[in-house]
This record gives sequence, structure tokens and C-alpha cells, in this order.
Amino acid sequence: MAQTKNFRFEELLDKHHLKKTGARLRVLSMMYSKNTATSQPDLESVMSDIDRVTLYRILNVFEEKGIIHKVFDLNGTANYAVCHADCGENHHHDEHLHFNCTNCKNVYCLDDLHMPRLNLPEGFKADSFTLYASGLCPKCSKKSAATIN
Amino acid sequence: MAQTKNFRFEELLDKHHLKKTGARLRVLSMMYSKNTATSQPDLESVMSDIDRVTLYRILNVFEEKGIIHKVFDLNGTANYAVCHADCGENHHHDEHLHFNCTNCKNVYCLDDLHMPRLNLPEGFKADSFTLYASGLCPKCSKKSAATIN
DNA sequence: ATCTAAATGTAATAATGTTGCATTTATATT
DNA sequence: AATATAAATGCAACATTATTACATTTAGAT
Ligand SMILES: [Mn+2]
Ligand SMILES: [Mn+2]
Ligand SMILES: [Zn+2]
Ligand SMILES: [Zn+2]
Repeated sequence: MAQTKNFRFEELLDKHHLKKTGARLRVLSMMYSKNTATSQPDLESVMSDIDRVTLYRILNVFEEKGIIHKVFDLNGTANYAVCHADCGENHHHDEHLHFNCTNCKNVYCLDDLHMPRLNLPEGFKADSFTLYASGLCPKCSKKSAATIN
Repeated sequence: MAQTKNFRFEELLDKHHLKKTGARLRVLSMMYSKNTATSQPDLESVMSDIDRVTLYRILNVFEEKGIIHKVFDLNGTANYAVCHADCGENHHHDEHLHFNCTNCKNVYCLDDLHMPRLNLPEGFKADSFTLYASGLCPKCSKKSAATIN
């Protein structure tokens, strides 16, 4: 168990009364190292030495604890992203925009832009909102512009 | 092929150069008879005499033709709803709110409320938006209110 | 009535997710 | 440092959702 600089993740696991295992630390460091969500298939192939079931269980506890949240992309594939809001045990507050790039398929959590509260039709009582957008992400829109020129 | 009052659906199939088959007409009449989306599992159990593969193929052409659109609910289950916008062959414009009731699990397409165009961070080029909300639908919020009193 | 492209059925396979149970391991306690 | 134990993992089996290839049937045209 390489004692690198994942003190941060060890603390995180501690805080949530989860044992510090290699698999969990690897999942955390992979997800925290990116600025996009990670798809279940990606996780599974990168962590191919970890048992599939274990991976599902890790993702599930992390989600329950409010460490990560699950997003389905345009194809219905499960993606996981770290929570930046004040999420906790069974209390998620990830009301932000999920941008799904149609080219690279990456899902971006765009936290900073606040949800526009709109008034629903009579009778509907919403307790959470999520906005989805699809199109080109900065990298891909730059590339496509370059191709045209 | 009971010559009932599904002239409407026969016309619709005609318009899209699709053959009028019993299976297609049944799928259309089921989906048009409801004001909520229909989940794939529901469709499959109701239409259990139709082969699963056929059902998938029907749903896929209908989606391609712009007759229906696919929505994933909070659990990642595929739901299908009729298009009310001017959708056509590979041109969907279903930019509306999808309300997923946490109690009855139904997905409502709330068409009338217009998407608030918001400005994304530098570089992101969105070409479509969808808003998701979850909470209680009118029926379920009425029921839960009744239970409390 | 005949013909044919389109639609359906069937079987096989893949991908994703869950459950039950045996084994191992992180950590608390002695 | 050894031990005890709940937590975590691995493994096998299974369930659900989805796709592909190919044989057969059928709607609609001639
Ligand atoms: Mn997110
Ligand atoms: Mn819709
Ligand atoms: Zn991209
Ligand atoms: Zn409801």
C-alpha cells in the first residue's frame, strides 16, 4: 500500500468510517484526478484487477456517503463524478449542469452556474433539479474549428 | 387487424413510410393513450406476445423517425414518450422538462415551460438542453397530503 | 394472384448489474 | 505482537437489458 500523498483520500475514507483499502484509494485517486465524470465501463477496464462486484460496491458506498454522484449520459451509461457540493450521507445536493460532449462523450459537471428555479405546473412538487446539455466541449470545439480552417 | 379508430396511427405510419403492423399500432396506441412516458420494462410486459427484439426495433425506428423520444429516468431505465415538438427524421427538438416522480416513478414531459437559455463557461457549445426534476407528481402529492391529514 | 422489400421471430451473444456465500483483511483490543 | 471481528473482497450464479445474424413471414405494390 504505497504511502504516497493520498493522505487526503485516507482522511476522506476515515471521515466516513470506511476502511482504507487499495481498491477504494485507487478509485478515489482516479476520479479526483480528472475534471470529468468517469464511466462505469472505463472504471471497470482501468481497474480490471479489482473484481467487478467489488467495484460496484465501492461506487455504491461512495454514493451513499455523498462522496460521488451518479449521472447517466446520453446513451444511458452510468458515469460517476466527485461531489463538490455539501453532500453527505443520503443527502445529495448536486444540482448543477451536466454537459455531455457528443464527440468525446465526456460528462462535465458545471457546478458554478446556478439552477434557474422555474415554476412547475399545478401539483408538481419538485425537490431536485438537474440540467443536461449536449454539444461540444472546449477541447472538441477547438479541434473541430481547427479542422474546418 | 381490428379496423378500430386508429386511423390516426395508420396515417402516422404511412407518413413515415412504415408498414402498418399490429405490433406498431399497439405500441402507438399505448403510448398515445397516456400522459406519461412508458418504460421499456412496462412495454415489454404489456406487449409480452411481441418478441423483445421486434419491440426494440419498433422503438428504434419510431425514435429515428421523430415519433417518440427516449428518456432515462433516475434509475437509468429507458422510458419512451411521444414527441409533441416538430421532431422529424433524425431531428429531435424535445427540449423540455422531464419530471420523474419519486413515488410512482412516472416520467412526465412538461412541454409548455420553455428552457431558460443560460450561458455556459468559455468553450462549451451546446446544441441541446434538457431539464430534469424529481419529486412528487400531482397525483402522488395529493395522496401524501391526504395521508398526513 | 404474385412478387419483394420490409418486418418479424428465433437463437446466440454481449453488457450491465445484483445476490448469496466463502474467504480475506483492516483495524480495534488485548 | 498476537488475537478477535466486523468489514471488505472474491467468486459463482443469476437477472435484466440490448444487439447481431439469419431464417421466415407478411404488408403493400404490381
Ligand atoms: Mn455532477
Ligand atoms: Mn420528453
Ligand atoms: Zn469533447
Ligand atoms: Zn407520482
